[in-house]
Amino acid sequence: MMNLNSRPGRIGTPCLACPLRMKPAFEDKTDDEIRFIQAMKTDHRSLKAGSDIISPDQESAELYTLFSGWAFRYKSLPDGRRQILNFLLPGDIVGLQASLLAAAQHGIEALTDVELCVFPRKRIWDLFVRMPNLAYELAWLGSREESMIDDNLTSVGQRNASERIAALVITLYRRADALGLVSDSSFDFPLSQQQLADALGLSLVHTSKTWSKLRKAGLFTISGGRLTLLNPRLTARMAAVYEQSKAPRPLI
Amino acid sequence: MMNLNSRPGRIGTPCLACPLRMKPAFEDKTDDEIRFIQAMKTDHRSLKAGSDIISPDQESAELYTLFSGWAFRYKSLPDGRRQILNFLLPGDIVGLQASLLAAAQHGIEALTDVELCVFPRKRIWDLFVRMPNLAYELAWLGSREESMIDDNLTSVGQRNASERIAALVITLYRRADALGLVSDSSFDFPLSQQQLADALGLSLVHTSKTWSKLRKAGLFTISGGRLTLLNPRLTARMAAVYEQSKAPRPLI
DNA sequence: CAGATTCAATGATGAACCTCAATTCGAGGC
DNA sequence: GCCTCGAATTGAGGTTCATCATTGAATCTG
Repeated sequence: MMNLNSRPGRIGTPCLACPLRMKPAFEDKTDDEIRFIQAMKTDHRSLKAGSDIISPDQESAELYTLFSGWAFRYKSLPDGRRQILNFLLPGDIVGLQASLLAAAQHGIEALTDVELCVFPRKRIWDLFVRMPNLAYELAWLGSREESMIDDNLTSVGQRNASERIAALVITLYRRADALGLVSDSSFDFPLSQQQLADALGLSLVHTSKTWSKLRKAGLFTISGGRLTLLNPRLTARMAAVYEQSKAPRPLI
Repeated sequence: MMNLNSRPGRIGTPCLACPLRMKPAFEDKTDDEIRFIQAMKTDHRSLKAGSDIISPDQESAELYTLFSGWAFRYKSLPDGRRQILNFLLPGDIVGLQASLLAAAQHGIEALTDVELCVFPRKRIWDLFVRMPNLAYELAWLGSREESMIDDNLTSVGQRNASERIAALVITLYRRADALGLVSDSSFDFPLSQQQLADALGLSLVHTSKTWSKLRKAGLFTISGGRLTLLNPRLTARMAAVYEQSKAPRPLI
């Protein structure tokens, strides 16, 4: 029997009907802008969890938007130590730094199975010439990412193990919430403890111990890859994390 | 007697004759571009060491280029802990993130006496509309800054105290070198140990002890606020830091 | 030059975190 | 149902780093 599946074609859902775009987390765009984005998008790509989206030192990387799934940026030292720099959720821009600079200074890996909207590097210049508003928003998104890394650096540099975990969990919770991925205070949480450790700058063992300490203290529970945050207020206070802006952001 | 000093007027040296721009660290620009930058610059401001260039939570911050001196970006937790995110040297863009986002998520402080070229926030949009090449370079500079913070996060998350110090010293050395500020392997090094500690995510005491351990080990000497790097190769190896790109970068 | 102030250096002690090692748990595969 | 394999948990012991406290050096002030 022929497989008449509902899977969209080479470039996926038309951008005008993009389900992400409907979410309140994202700004409205003019039809003109969306048509430009649609024309710029050359592919809709699916990757398995664990695959490289951008490999370290890759030259002339392409630009993506994460359509579904989670990913992370990371940086490795020659002896194998690895720091996870930040996590990427649906709607986030992927590879902006790598596509603007001559060569990627980091890797980007799919944390879960992901779908990506592909924008070839060459057309970025076009966007700057023809769509200054989109160019501005691209720069804005870059600054937003920098701001999130600032937070992570502050966390890793200043907070102890418990605070770091609390800060990471509450931040991811809020980001998932903004995307409508939270229900009954719980959301999909696909990180392994090794990945947690690499993001927090802690050893695997110490991460595991602190993680279960916080679970036993009643901060959150986890089962079936889903995390339920039992006391968001407490978690936020423990991490000394401020409310973050809920204003809609650009989606490109 | 009237003070006929040689200090330039309200907007300082004309951008076409900017001494920074002459340095090999920076790309050549067309006269057109430089004239646009000149027109966009509304002030040339001098600040004393220790003053705030952008204060935490400041709204609608202006955009600057650091003309002379050093500065740093930092982020504080409510209880007073502070993380220095990165250092700014002459030619670096100052406040891009703060001027693109609605409110600054960090503070920027003058580490030494500084001079700044002031570009009002309002004209940034103008730049995106009329000068796509400059807009692209602005985004490029933002990505470069992000890349430097990535490095710092990796350092704080993965390296031990000695490695962190080595990485910071070698990185600052190379950046100073690119600006022609190094002679006989030595350069001005205006950081206090408290600032070092805040940048490295270490306590003041441990920073002091590790710092003198590395001096005694013959990595570098310091006197009169000037640091001499005795063994750049060894320092780079200890930090496991790669060569970084020496390609010229945009100056705006 | 005495007094105040800031920054750097260093010893003592304890807590936080790391490494090594062993064990348990859970999800396939057959 | 049993085996395998990766991920998570837990204990023991060691190291790094933080905190507290004191002193010395350098700079400023009146």
